[in-house]
Amino acid sequence: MQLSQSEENYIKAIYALSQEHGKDIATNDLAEKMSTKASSVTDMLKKLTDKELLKYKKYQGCSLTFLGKQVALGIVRKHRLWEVFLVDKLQFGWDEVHEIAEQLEHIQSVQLTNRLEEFLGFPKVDPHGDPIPNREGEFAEIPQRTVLSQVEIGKSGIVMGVEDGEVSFLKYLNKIGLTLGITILVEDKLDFDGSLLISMNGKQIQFSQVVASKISVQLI
Amino acid sequence: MQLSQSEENYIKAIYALSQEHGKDIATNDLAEKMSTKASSVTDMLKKLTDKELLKYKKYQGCSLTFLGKQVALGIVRKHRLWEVFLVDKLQFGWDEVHEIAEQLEHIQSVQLTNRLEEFLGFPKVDPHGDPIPNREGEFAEIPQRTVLSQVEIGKSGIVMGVEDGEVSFLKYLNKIGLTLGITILVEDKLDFDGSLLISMNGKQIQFSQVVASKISVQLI
DNA sequence: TTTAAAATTTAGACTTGTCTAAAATAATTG
DNA sequence: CAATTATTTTAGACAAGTCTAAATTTTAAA
Repeated sequence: MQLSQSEENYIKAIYALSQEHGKDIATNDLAEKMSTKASSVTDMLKKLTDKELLKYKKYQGCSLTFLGKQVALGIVRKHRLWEVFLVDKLQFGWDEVHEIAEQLEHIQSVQLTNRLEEFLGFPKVDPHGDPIPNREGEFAEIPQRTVLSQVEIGKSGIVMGVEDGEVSFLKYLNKIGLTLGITILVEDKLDFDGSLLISMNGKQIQFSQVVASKISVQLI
Repeated sequence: MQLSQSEENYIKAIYALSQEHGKDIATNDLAEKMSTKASSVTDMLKKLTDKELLKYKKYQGCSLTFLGKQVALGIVRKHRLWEVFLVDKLQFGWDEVHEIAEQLEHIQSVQLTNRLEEFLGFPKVDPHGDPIPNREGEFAEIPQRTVLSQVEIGKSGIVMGVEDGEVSFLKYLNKIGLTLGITILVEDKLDFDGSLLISMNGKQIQFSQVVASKISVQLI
């Protein structure tokens, strides 16, 4: 099925929101995610419903069909493979690749995607630690992860993922030297604002609730 | 300047036609190249004129401005670099890359293009022998080439380029074993249909005028 | 449970890029 | 050089994707 870039972006956004919220996605939430107006979303939902990519009941929100999910996974797959290419082969920083990958994810050629995957050595995660679906849209088994903000005081974890998409956040992580694979110890939590006192690489740093919720670790 | 893919394709087509015909490009010629109607072309010419990418006088055809030429060279540069990537790194055949490169050439990121060029080792020509403009839009000095159909009987040449874009033609070249770099001897020409009797790799082959005009060689 | 507020959809309009049909201009030919 | 033909442009329409403003439906509150 031939989809426009706009249609693909809607599918991707619905997929992303489904991962977060589960259940049906509200028109307004989608409008915000897409930086557009609710009325535009409604129009597009009708079109994608006609193409059997999603289920949609007036006023009730929408959710992807199996087909829609496969399409979404195909786009996510391309996005993440290109990010690996940009970082591993072209020496981009992880804070620089999201925008370029947003364009590359719309290139249409299954063969290209598969050969790229092979060229990159079948990576399992992208530079932010997000898993890469295989050709069938399946994710590899990945060890259990915990959001840093949920880690108990006194426990440690290895950083396995950080949220992609916001350049300023990733630049901040660069600045403080946080990379995938380093170990973080949660020394203290401040209940009233949810911020964390952590130590990593020997230094102590304070993370706000917002930052701590964008980092995921594997407990050790 | 932010251009749509459609606008970029027009610029590229005008550039290509200018290389062939020189002088002003006729609306109809452009329409044929773009597989569209003359009226659509007229509309677009007005828009691109407003953007100062081309000069256009009603009924007189159009030609690129300096700015338009720079834009065209930027697109050509990306197209050819991606073709090199696909062939050298992802093992595609030269007959398979044109269509994919048509998509990749619209990816917008100067940094990406420049890093790709570096990753590929600053190639001077694409897999079909077409020269790749540098960051400033300049072509490297390239030895004089002759179209095979113009080579005199008894003379030989090294294949330096073949026309890109038609899959069936490139597949044919694959089949007969013609690659860049091989030597061709023109043994005879048939005046009445312009076809050539040549020998390469020890075998004799007959080339029609059409084929012979799509292969360029460096005389030896 | 009736009403007010919030969310969503519809209606109509605009932009981009395209089309067809008709009008205007240029080129060719007798 | 006048008439026919070919080329090009204009006028009006359409599809995709978006918008604003108005209408509708749902949700929350009194």
